[in-house]
Amino acid sequence: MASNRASARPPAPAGPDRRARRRQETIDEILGIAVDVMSEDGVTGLSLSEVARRLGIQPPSLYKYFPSLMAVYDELFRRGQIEHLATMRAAMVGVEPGLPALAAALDAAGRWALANRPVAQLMFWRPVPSFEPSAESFAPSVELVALHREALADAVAAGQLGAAADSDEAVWLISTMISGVLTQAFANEPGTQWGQGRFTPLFPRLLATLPVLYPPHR
Amino acid sequence: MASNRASARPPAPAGPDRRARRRQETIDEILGIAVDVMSEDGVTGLSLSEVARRLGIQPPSLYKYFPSLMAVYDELFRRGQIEHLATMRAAMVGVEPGLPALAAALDAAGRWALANRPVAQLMFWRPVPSFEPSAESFAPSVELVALHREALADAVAAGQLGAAADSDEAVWLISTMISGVLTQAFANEPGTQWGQGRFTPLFPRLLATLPVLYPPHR
DNA sequence: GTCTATAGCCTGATAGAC
DNA sequence: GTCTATCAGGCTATAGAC
Repeated sequence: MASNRASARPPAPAGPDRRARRRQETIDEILGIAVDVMSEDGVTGLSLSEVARRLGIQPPSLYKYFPSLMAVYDELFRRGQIEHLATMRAAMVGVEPGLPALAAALDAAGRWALANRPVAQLMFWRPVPSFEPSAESFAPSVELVALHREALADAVAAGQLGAAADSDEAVWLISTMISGVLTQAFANEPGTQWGQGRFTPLFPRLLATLPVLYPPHR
Repeated sequence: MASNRASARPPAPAGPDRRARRRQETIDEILGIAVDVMSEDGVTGLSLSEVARRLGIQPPSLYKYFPSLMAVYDELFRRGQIEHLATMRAAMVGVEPGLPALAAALDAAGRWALANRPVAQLMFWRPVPSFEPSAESFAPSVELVALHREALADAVAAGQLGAAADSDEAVWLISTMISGVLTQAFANEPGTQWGQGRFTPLFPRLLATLPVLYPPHR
């Protein structure tokens, strides 16, 4: 290992790294507070002034981190998409491909949505008409569809579902099921956990109708 | 028929009636504009100032008709509930009781929701955290549940569904199905008609799984 | 029932000093 | 990267004249 002078201590200035890390922490803090505000005042109730107030800084300072309110929404949307997708993927690891993996992924998605209500609403309910996610932030949703399609194809290959289930239509159907459950839970039972309340326990039963909607050959 | 002087012309002042009718027209006009504003700016984007602007009056004048913004929300909610319920009832008239009547009612409910998007969102999605409907405005929703229960009981009696379908749980399941379809349509395909787009055609197929979820004895 | 005037908030965003 | 000061609005709601 070649080493120059003072190889024992970290690379010379070390300032930029620290500064960048501190900046990232502040950004994370802003987004965390933004989620809190949305939880209390609704997704459309987010205001930069309120975030600044809770962070103990003046509103103009926020503009060093985000160029606008919509940029905050967009970053929340972007991170939400990534996290949501990663959560589903992680839930499928080691689970039998096909319907079991699909069920595990959707179960995880439901838990994630309940645990991240305002972000999920921002992502899938679109309550802010003036907010349009950027192409980059929207990108993971394409992968989400692909994930569903793969699981459905596996289920067809395994003889769990009929060939018609390997389709975009089946993806729409599944997303309709989960959004129905979540909509009802959000509107009528805010604060419930997945598996609790009147609505979330209905999801597995809805999902169990898939082999009826797409009957395998035998 | 006893008649006093001048019995040929309508009852003496006749002013109060006209005035009351004119007042009702103004109220209806205000509510109509409120719906327009919500359609464009979201349910939470409703503002009395904007309504006044479109009506061509000054904002303070609105307070002669509604004591507050929340009172406008509440009246929209109240009328929405009544109209929604009446629409479903009307759709059931002359239809075979049981599943066919239920399907007709839900079909009408879906059409109504798409044609009255912002009001439906106000009623069933609860996007305004600071708005709580008054007990009176909320009342029709009790009748709505009763309507569902009756249709389900008829379906059980007719042997179309198993006994377990005569339950609140089945009502929750049905409402979950329709809210899923509407949520997806509102978020992803604003402006589509019932029966069009990717999501609303899925509803009949979801509903058709009811006999699988609640299988009749034979 | 309409208006003007106004109180008393709130907001997003920018300029420019330090 | 923080601040103060400020712009340029927005809003709900009330008081009080006509």
